[in-house]
Amino acid sequence: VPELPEVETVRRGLEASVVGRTITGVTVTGKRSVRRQSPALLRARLRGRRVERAHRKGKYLALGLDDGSTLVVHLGMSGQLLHVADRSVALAPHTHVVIRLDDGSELRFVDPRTFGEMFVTPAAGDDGLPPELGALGVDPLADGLTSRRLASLLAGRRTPLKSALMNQELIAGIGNIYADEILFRARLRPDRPAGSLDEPETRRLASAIRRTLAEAVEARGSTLRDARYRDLAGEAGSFQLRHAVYGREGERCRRCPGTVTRRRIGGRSAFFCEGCQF
DNA sequence: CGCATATCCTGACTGC
DNA sequence: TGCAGTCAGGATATGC
Repeated sequence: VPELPEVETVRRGLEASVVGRTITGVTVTGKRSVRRQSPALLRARLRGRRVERAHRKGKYLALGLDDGSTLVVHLGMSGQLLHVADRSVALAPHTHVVIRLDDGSELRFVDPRTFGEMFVTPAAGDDGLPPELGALGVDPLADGLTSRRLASLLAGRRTPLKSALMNQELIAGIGNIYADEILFRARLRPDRPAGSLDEPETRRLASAIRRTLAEAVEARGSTLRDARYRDLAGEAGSFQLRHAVYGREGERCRRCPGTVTRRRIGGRSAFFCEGCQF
């Protein structure tokens, strides 16, 4: 479940070990990971290109290449991007794309559930982001998110607050886990109508979004028991140790005498405390 | 248009 | 123990 903190951790890894390298070859196996364009076109656009920049917007990675084109990667539900220094190391199961680099290392895309994807697009804007990512909303870390901006994004919406937080066209990067953790820290119920927050509540929410995501980036993301999230080097994150509500149904609230409950909101399970979230 | 729901997929878990 | 069935969720397509 890679969300903004996990993707940002991978981005930093790419900046450290892939930026500056030239792609010498690409192997695509499996049909789903490269689906917007033919694998042949992806290979042709990548071969010989030098990786110059590693950008991120929301949950998307955008690698700027030396001809102005961009390799876009989305990890979906279960995607991993692994940088392997020694290409004799065996491929993990569900490795769908292998990108060989000029120092003998490999960038490997592993994705059991195949919700992730990658594609190369010829253009990119001044911010390094291609038009395909133009519909994404504000990135709370890269762009900043003021409470005024947040108020205008939520105004008039009757959808559950949690659904609005997860709407990538409003705010880019928040998924199920961080939505619950943010709402707990803001002391707001996930089923509040998004447009119903008053000014202090909106300020609390904006601050909780920025704080929670920044802390999670610092902890290098969340690696759940069953989850497959690993950073570029294959290391787990540690923010799961600080989860206050996600996955804690029936356990004691960490802030009040209440118990964490679970309910379906917007088709997704939501964890929150009825004792201290209003 | 805004919002809800079904769909894709595999591994982990549940219950008999 | 084993096996069938359920659940999980990000983005997108479709329905109301």
